[in-house]
Amino acid sequence: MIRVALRRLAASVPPSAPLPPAGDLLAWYDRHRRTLPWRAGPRDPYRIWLSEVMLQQTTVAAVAPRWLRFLARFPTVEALAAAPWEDVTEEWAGLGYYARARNLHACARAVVARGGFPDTVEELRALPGIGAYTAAAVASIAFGRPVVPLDGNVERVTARVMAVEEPLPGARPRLAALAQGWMEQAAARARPADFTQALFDLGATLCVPRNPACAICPWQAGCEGRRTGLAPTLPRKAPKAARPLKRGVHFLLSDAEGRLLLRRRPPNGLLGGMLGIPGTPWREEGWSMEEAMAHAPLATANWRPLPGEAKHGFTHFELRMTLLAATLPPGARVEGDWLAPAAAALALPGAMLRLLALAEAAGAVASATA
DNA sequence: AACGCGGGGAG
DNA sequence: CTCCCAGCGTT
Repeated sequence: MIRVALRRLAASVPPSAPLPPAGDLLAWYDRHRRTLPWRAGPRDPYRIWLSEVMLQQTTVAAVAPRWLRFLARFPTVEALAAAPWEDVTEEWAGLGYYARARNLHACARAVVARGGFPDTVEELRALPGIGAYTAAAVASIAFGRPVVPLDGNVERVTARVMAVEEPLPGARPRLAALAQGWMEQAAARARPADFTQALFDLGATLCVPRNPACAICPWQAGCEGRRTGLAPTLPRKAPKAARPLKRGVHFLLSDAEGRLLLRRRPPNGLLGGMLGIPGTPWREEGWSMEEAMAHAPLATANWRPLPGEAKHGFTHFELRMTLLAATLPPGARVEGDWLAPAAAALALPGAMLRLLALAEAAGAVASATA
């Protein structure tokens, strides 16, 4: 019990440098705040919530026109809840992260069912598509609750102002606690919605990721990052794990008309459901020829290795593939889709196109791009 | 704690 | 090219 209390105390120990005054940022905000569509008009939780969901990992420039269009089509949460799912997908198309649209629709229906938006962080957090960030953002901006949402902007501003050198994502709880400290100041408590948006605007216009405009920042005097010269290098991020190198062997089978054998990949996982050139699985250990041949679409054919390797980078590993080519023996039948090289070039994902390019370079297939 | 999930813009 | 964007849900 005491141990837990002490740990809590340690976590809330004030930083060595004091937080700069929230009032200074608010004064700057009053002069320099961005004019954004969702800041005009009534402070309607529906409009705020919609903007926050659209803005998840999406830039203001991309969201603004889409927010206006969405609102024109679904003016209220009731209208959105009553709309068929097809209409929502149509309106969301092109915005990316389509799970957001699904959760948006479900959330609208939940909100209507309960008779309106809840006004506390905890209840907002329980709704579909609303996480810690969005719950705090809606609570503060739409309902004036004194809570600071921790987004990329607030992380960056706080890490710099307080010179937090601990890397993300580990530093997140510390940054959240520090940023919330501003909201405890009287000036911020008097204007929670404005203070939250002031942090966003500072991060988006001056305290930007590269080349921050410290010289004109309202908090420059109290900024530890500026004083120490660390500001432009913060926040730090945990180094990404080195991408392992994986290898695979693929088999390019051509028929008499020069068409290529492709096969549909399993529906889930990497390149799920896409067409592919048959081959071995991709693994870190290399493949012996005998081992690889067990994955050939046809065991008895004039398989010959093509010179060179095809390389492709995925998020989590680097891939190098070698290619064997053969022609379909007369009378043989093989399961799969036969496509002309030009058609294959349009249907294949990038990794497979590298193989196709390798085959073209070796003269093993007709040019697919000519 | 680590991933997958889209698409676009800046440097 | 890489990084970043008013992150969330799943494993």
